[in-house]
Amino acid sequence: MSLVEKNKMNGDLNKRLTTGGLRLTPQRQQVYDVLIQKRDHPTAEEVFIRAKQAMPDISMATVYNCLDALVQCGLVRQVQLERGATRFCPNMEEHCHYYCDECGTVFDVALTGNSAVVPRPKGFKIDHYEIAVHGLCASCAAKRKK
Amino acid sequence: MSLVEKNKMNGDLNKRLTTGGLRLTPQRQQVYDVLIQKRDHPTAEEVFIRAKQAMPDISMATVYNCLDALVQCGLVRQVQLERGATRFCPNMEEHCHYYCDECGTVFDVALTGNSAVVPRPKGFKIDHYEIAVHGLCASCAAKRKK
DNA sequence: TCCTAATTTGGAATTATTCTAAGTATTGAC
DNA sequence: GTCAATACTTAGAATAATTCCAAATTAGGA
Repeated sequence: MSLVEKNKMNGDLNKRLTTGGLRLTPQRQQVYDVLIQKRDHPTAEEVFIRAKQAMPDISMATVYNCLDALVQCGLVRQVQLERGATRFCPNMEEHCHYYCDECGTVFDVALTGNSAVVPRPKGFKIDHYEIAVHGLCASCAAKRKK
Repeated sequence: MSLVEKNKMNGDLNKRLTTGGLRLTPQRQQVYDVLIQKRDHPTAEEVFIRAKQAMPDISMATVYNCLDALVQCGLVRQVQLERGATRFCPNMEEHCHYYCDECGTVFDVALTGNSAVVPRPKGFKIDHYEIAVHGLCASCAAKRKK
């Protein structure tokens, strides 16, 4: 990412956070950077490990706090694909998650115009929705056939 | 449920399980009954508590084993809506889950013909998908307005 | 009936997440 | 810039959810 882009991103980050009474701290920036740099839907644990490389004193509690803050202000989404650890995804476009039940890989697929319209039950105020598609990724499906 | 229906259900249960080398045991039947009797998307813990009423000696490990067996043979689906406990749902029709972020209520809405078509990325072999809609239920949304 | 494999059990172990209390940093008012 | 108020970070303890384990039991097929 260019410096210009990065500065713009930080401005956005700051604006988003402060609107909700939250603050932009070096740790939150770092956690967000980690998510942006490698969009492989890491768990909190993985974010922690990656963030420590640049910021060795960051703690697990802070990673959770940062992730929660980012989720709260709409910069990151929380993704629950299996029993166990929650994953985090900085892609805020409408998309669904494809999860390989064999190897655990996750990837995003954008939702285009006519796909995936969820019903709008009366009275329910929709905030957002998550679509998780389970199955076998191309590579694991190929292996199975052998 | 009538006795006839129940017997039919058990036959189905048995067939489904045995096809995958699994067995129909009293515990699995009990766990399945619990799910059918109150379809409020209970957690494993809640299933455990309810199952104990009819079968006091059932253990938590068995509840997990039963739930996993039922999920594996396609009679129950696992639902991940938030951080924390997994929920279980015996409704195998295509539907999505509406989750109230305020009070935690969950309800199903059937997917009708034109709604929710997920993309089919090349090579990925889809097994099933889960749609979780987050927001405020009618009652909580109304309270908020006040 | 006998054998084999699947299942159940209680408890220990592990993993994921939350809580707590004390110190530190940031913000806005003056 | 100083000060008070509030938000944030930290390490570690505590809790919650799930998995693992080894021994005893049960179910299904020959």
